[in-house]
Amino acid sequence: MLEAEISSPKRDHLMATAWRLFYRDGFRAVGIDLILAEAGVAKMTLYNHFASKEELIVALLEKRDRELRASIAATVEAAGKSPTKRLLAVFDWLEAWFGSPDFNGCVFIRALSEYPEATHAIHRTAWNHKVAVKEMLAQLCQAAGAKDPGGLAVTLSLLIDGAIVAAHGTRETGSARSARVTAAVLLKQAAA
Amino acid sequence: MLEAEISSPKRDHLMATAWRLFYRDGFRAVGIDLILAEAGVAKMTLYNHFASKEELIVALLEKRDRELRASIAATVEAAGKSPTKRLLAVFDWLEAWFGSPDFNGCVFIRALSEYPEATHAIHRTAWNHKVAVKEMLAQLCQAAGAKDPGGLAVTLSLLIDGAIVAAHGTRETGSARSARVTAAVLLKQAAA
DNA sequence: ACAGGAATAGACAGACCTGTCTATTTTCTT
DNA sequence: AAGAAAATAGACAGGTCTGTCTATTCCTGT
Repeated sequence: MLEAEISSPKRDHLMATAWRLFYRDGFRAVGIDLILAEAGVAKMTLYNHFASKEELIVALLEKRDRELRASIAATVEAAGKSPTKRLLAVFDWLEAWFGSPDFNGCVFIRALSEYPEATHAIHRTAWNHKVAVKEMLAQLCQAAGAKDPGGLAVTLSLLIDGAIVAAHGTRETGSARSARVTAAVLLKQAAA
Repeated sequence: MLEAEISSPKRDHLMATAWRLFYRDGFRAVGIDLILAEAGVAKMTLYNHFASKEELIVALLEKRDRELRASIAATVEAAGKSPTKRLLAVFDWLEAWFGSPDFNGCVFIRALSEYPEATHAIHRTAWNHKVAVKEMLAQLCQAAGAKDPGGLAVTLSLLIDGAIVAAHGTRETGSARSARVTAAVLLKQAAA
């Protein structure tokens, strides 16, 4: 079989269960056996779809990256045509996320934390997501007429990641609003 | 023995070794046995000083909290009398930290990540540090004449934590400078 | 010198970890 | 309906994990 990325019901179910447990408790805290028991799937099924636990984690991060960026993009689209509103919609999206009942921090920041080594595949995959989001922001900044869209996107990324950490620490959504207010100020200034 | 917090050479050495390994590889990734082997200390010595691995980690975080805040405070004092310079000195401190050879992210963010549950002692201890730093910032903001020092301190905290995450992802110091520039802008605006 | 506390080595328990293997059964495709 | 592919249960290897226990030795203060 040449599988690898081919979607299958078992594979999807396994990934959904693994995602839930990893996100709730952490990557190292959750063992393969628990995932298999919760998913009701045999061990060899997992190892036929993924070479290792590490590969499973990388696949989950890549999937989550796609979903998260699609979700942000949809929110931006729903915000209408005003470039300013579109950019600030990202922070509304953030606030809604923080308020969702099973919010438990950012899985990518947590992956960077659990696999702190720069060269580790999981670490690099997690950081790739942050770079991709920053590039989305840069496009929105450019559309909003920022003089230095790349630089502004970096700063907005700092606000966003800081807000995520704060929301994970406090379990409150306030940090998203703080970040939003600051983003609005910076955007106005950057466009002037 | 009523030990608990009493400093002793063995205890200090154990903590230093544990700190180095935990910070390098992560809390769950490093076992007690490795710490003991590297420290050249018997297992019962550890368990005479700490009730559990978890207590050891909490003690390490509390120690690191004290040291880090003292280090920031020293940098602020060395920055002179200008309230603006004192506040911005925090970001210079950040840049120097990111550039140090064994920088490996923020141990508190990493602790929040590895122990994501809100009620966990390690999670709470880690967040306590972030609150304490925010309060330091609030004092500096107040001294700098900010109208809403608490609110500004929250925003600066977001920038700082975002910058730490970015530095961990990139291994570069640029995020500290980005944060510093933004902090200066916000401070000027908040004092007006 | 000697008593008492501190540290030692090392075994031990009991559980958990990832990954492999086999032999069997189920499921899908044609 | 038959052959191929996928999934199954369960054992297995070889580690690792935290924490406990014991019996011995070291060190320090008086």
